[in-house]
Amino acid sequence: MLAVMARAATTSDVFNAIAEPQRREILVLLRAGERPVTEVARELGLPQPGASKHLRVLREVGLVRDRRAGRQRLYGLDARGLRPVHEWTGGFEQFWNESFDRLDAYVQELEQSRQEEQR
Amino acid sequence: MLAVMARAATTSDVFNAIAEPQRREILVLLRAGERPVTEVARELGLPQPGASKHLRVLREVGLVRDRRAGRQRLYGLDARGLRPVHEWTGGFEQFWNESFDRLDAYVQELEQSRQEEQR
DNA sequence: CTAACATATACCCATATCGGCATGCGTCAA
DNA sequence: TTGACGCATGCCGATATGGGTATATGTTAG
Repeated sequence: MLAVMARAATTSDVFNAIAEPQRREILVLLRAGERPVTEVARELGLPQPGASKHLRVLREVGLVRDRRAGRQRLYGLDARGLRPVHEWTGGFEQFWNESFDRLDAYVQELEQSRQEEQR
Repeated sequence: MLAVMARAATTSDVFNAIAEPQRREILVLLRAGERPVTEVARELGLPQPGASKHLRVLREVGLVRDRRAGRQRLYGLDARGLRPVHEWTGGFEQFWNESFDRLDAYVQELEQSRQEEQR
């Protein structure tokens, strides 16, 4: 396979998995507890196949776990995979405070150069 | 425009912007300070147009800021946009601890049902 | 055994996305 | 003013993606 990968597979990366708004909604929903696909679909106003597909992606990256219960399949949260994301973003914490200052300075620079232009 | 949006535009969402590994690398790199495009490209082993494109996406979601300096264009980090991501994932913090327990229980369940099958 | 139910898949479409290459454009130096 | 430099864009190709609809698969109830 000399496949020229056009982009990273969504299915192999948590960052990609949570890039989808509906998948994030699903994760939030599942914080309240396990749910069968139909419930997820109903509560989020999704068509059932859509819900299944998103759940599959989430399952493949390990953010969700499924358990058979009769003829239902209960999906439950496994949030451990979110930890790396939290930590990665956390690595910028000192910067988003600092950024305010820098931005202020930046805005002032702009302001200043704008005034200079007007002279 | 009856455009049937196939997926959320990468350019309008921080979650999507950081879904790209190389863009994450760029952000990390920029923690060390402002850099011109060429530098970013060189340090990450990217072709210049590629670097420019990624930087553009990052700029459009506000994670990066650019400043002209002579014939160079310096890109600098503006990490504030990462805060929501950090907070969103933080909303699962209690779960990724709890998850260990649940997973243990789950694994045991599996173990048990497997044994029952073998009888 | 069979019908009803719960889910997952297979397809198809439209579009988004990334990478590579060539080229346009603005800025500075000589 | 002109050439070199730094960067952005345009275009193309291959592929991934999300949504919709129909259908296959598996499970339980009767």
